[in-house]
Amino acid sequence: MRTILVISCKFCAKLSVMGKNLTKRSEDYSKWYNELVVKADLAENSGVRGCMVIKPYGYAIWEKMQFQLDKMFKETGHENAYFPLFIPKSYFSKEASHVEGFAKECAVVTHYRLKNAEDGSGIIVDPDAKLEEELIVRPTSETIIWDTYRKWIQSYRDLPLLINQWANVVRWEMRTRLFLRTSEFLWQEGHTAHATEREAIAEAEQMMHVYADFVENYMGVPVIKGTKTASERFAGALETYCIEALMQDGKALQAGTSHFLGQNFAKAFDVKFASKEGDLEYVWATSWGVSTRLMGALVMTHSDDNGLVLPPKLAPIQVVIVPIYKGVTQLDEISSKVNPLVQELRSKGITVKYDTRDTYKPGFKFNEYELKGVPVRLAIGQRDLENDTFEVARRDTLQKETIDAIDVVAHIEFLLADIQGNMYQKALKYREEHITEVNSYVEFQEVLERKGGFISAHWDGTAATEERIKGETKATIRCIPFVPNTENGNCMVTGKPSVGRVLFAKAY
RNA sequence: CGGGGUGUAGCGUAGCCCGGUAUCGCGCCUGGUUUGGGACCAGGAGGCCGCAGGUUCGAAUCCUGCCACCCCGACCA
Repeated sequence: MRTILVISCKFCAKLSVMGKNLTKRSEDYSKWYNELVVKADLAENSGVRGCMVIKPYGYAIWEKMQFQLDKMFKETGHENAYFPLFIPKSYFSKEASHVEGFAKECAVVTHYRLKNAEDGSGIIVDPDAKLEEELIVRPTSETIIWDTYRKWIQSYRDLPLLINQWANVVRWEMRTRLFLRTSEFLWQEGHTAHATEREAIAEAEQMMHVYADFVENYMGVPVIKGTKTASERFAGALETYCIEALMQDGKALQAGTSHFLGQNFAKAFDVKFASKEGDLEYVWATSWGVSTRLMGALVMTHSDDNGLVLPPKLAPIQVVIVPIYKGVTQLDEISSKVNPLVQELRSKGITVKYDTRDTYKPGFKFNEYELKGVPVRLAIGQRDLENDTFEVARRDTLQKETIDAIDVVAHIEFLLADIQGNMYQKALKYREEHITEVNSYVEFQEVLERKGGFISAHWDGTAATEERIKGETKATIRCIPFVPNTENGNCMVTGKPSVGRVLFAKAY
């Protein structure tokens, strides 16, 4: 937490130079985070109950994420489809534990028409246009998808059915925060049907690994793979696999989940298939999803005093070139050198912006692109023209150096790869330093209070103990690590035997 | 839904206790000088002070109701 206070104070002081007197907000990391999201031009509050406007720069990052994830889904045999936004209430209530998990947070459509009020007071909902059956705005699509799958699946030859959908969903959460928990959010949800339990479990596990691969290698955010405890499981799942990331303020963030749903939904929606042996059996199901919450993870993992830091693989602008000049003649001179470079970089698939705006000074641009997290920045002025050089700055370390023009393309390629790797290593180091093993409840509470991060401890496996710890400390079991940990021990709270350590943390 | 807070120009705010139609900074516009780390000078535009009602000669200010947003809880990807 200490680190964050330094970051936020300095960041806000910087903003106050621009007349944004935000210093009083420096006590609160989450507020700083919200300001950063707004300042870096990613998103802003829309004023519509917990919904956000994702701005072009932020959306460009999301598109890059989508593109890569979609590619990975297809490489693992999945296809995209689209299902309705509205789900009839009756569908929704077929799976008991599912409805219990979501009922409290649903937006419900009850009418289909508006009209002018007779007293002239404006537009009102037409009471005559009441729907016979209410429609639920999907909080997730299991129900409508399984209702559809029933019609699609008859034989073992129709299996496995491996489908993904890119969509928006609505969850009427009490409290919202940009990217992390908005009322409406964008996500993908995969829904698969399998002939056997084993195959479904393998699918759920595979998708957890796909997510981890993406988050670590593209976002540069290290994650811990594991399973959820029964109380943290998805409503209706038999097993929830998760990837957990650690933010710079010591709080954990669930970055993606993959669920083994057993035959719960198949039974609720009567999805049966004829097996090779001629028996009529229920299919086995999985679902898995990641959302725009990943954008929050990106911001909160890598940002520093100067703003956003984006991994090259997801940065909408990978290289920005800032000319330093006086007058049109000098700009032309610079452009004649920069334009071929831009072409060459683009031909290598690198996204370049050559910022020739003469309405802002170079210093302003430097700060602007740092705030936006552009990985590599080139500057070129008279001095460089004379020496045939470029000034190259990297966003992750803020280092600057002067490079001979002839080496600049190779150097940029090196930097993009190096920054990607360095960001991951830096986040990994922080994460490793913030996994603390404890052996007593007193120690647990002390570490949680003073240091934060993940705490590895023995737990007796009961929901009662889990609940007690949550009630007393606000920490929850983030995951039971996937890497086998069979060290025997005793629960730090009850002293009962434990077969392995689990990871606790305060979470978003 | 419980507790707390805030709504004043595009953004951030002063004024409110103690009523007299609004302060400052940033941003924006014009002109000039500038341009290697958020430029400077001069001039200018922009406000139903969240909404509705009440008290008053007069309301940003006092009273009532409503709405929105933020923070903390409960809930959650």
